Amino acid sequence: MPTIREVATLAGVAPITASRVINDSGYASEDVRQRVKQAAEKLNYVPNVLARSLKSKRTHTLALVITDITNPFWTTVARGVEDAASEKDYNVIFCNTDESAQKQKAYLQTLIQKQVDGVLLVPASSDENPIEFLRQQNVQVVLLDRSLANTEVDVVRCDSKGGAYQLIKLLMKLGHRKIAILRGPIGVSSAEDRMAGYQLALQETGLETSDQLIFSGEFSVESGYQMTKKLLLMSPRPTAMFASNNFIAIGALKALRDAQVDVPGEMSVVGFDDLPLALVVDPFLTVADQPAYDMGRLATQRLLEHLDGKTIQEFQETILPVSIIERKSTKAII
Amino acid sequence: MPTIREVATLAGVAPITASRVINDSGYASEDVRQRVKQAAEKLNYVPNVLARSLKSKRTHTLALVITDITNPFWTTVARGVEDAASEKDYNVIFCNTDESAQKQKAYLQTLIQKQVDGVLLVPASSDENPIEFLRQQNVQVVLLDRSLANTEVDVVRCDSKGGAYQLIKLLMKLGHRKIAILRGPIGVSSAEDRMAGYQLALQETGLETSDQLIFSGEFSVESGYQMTKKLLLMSPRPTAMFASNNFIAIGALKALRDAQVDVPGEMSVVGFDDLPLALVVDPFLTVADQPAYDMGRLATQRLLEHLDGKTIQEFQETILPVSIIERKSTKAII
DNA sequence: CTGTTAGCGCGTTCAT
DNA sequence: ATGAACGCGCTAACAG
Repeated sequence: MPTIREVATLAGVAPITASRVINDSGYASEDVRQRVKQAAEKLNYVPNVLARSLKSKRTHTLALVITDITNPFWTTVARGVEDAASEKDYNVIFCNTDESAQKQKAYLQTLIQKQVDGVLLVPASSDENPIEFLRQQNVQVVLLDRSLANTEVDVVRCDSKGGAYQLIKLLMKLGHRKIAILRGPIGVSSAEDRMAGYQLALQETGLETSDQLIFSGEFSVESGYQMTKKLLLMSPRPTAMFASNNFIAIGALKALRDAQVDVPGEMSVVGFDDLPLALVVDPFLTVADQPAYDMGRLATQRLLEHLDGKTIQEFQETILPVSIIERKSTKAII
Repeated sequence: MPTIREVATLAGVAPITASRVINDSGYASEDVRQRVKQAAEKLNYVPNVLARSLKSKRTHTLALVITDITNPFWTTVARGVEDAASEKDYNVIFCNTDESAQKQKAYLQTLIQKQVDGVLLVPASSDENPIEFLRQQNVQVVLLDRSLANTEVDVVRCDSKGGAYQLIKLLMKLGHRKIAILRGPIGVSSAEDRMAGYQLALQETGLETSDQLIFSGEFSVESGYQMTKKLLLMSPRPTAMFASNNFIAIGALKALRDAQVDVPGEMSVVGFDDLPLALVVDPFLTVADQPAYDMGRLATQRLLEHLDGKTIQEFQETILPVSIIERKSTKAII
């Protein structure tokens, strides 16, 4: 791997001159320009940006710290992030925390050491505050999907409360009165917001929000399955249920199928997060669909603005609207 | 962001001594050890690995260059890669080429500049040879999923030919004789291999392999949809079809549903690549399932072996077996 | 227009 | 057991 010094020697100039030609900075005679370019070509010269970064303090690398790339929601977000980053010549390191605060801490530590310019973070549920940690090291952060209590920081997320509210309203309009919720982890803002939307809709109608109708679990298929099994033991059963993320919804539908409960005949089901159309032959579930791709893009653009010092407002919470898509998993009560 | 020099000053020692304590290399008295550690703690010192990399020529960063993270097959591969990398304290930059040779070239260029230690590459269909380009710059490569003609390089891929062969054999055992293939892009080895498996199975049975039964397209939902629409114009129609990747299969099933062709009643369908169980409530399609996660893991481990100089054999092609999962999209001919 | 000097932060080499 | 000097590859700042 040749260095700029070797290129310079071959071209018969000083290293800095070669640098100027290669980076198109500063003056250089046409003659020198040609010689340097030829030398670089001949040696297959590739600049070592590490050395440059050491001076410039910029690596043009971002990090995306999510819970699990395997969830199509995050996959889509990731694609939005990578596209937006790549347009501005940034690369993205991706990390899966699996909701573990320890993993998150370890990743952030490494990322700081690697001098990433900024981090897009889906904070793992925990009491620790990762923001201060990053700020101390001058690493910019934008939160994705979830906000963090008592923390001033940019957030790009969707309207979880509003989405949940609308879904429950829709169920009520269909005549449902006994509506269960399969909620996500305690302490995760998106899960809390969906819960709040659920409660608001019920309260507005003067319905009691029984604790029996609230099931707590993880954002996972297995958890959705287990919660639904418990729910099905109730008597009388709820006539409708709200799965507060895509994996929970899939677990729920599996449990319902296994128990031979007809959807929507015996149970109406609504979910949060749509599955990408590319993955489903015949979309069935009524959902609140989040603009995952745009979320990734916007958050990245916001982060890059910070890096360019273009930010006008210090901290900003961007809340993206959610679309209710009514399909075949909901039915009016007779 | 404090440097090691500041830590040293605060501890009242020379930078190199602080370095020794922090990296646990070389001697240091217990007294000095304590003082340095306290100073580092107090200043929230985080080593700048860029500077270290500049000397060591190792960044502990890999790159994953795939076509599209949005395809659950690649998502799963990516997760395998990240897990394996993370275990050995490597980070992963991910890149989407969308099968574009240009994007691929641009990414590789940047990755080389960033001095990544190695690249996991799904070569975009093209005549260019990216391997030599990387080798010139001393960047290790392992190919994923696809091999490259006339190129000596490590490859970790699945048994596409064998999988296709088995799927077609299965269809023939069910009595099908007129079997169409929706093949992937020309020049992509996995697509070619599946095509070869298809042809082998037909030839073995002495069936003619009519060109009319071969449809060429991209690995996309839209392409699968279009090919199927064409296929359905045939008269008499094939009784079975083979979709050579997951997206093509989904497009095909959508087209069949839109044309109200019952599967498997009027058409048996087999596909390559399963959808993760977490994404499907009621698995329906008969497929050849590739161990995507393991593929990612293995390829990464192989790459890391190269980096550690532990590699015994120079070049190695690892071919992972595929599992045929028979479900409800296939039916015997009466 | 071109070159010299110096330093980014760290760790290897050699000395003390 | 500790430190000084030097260089990794590149590019500002300052000559000339």
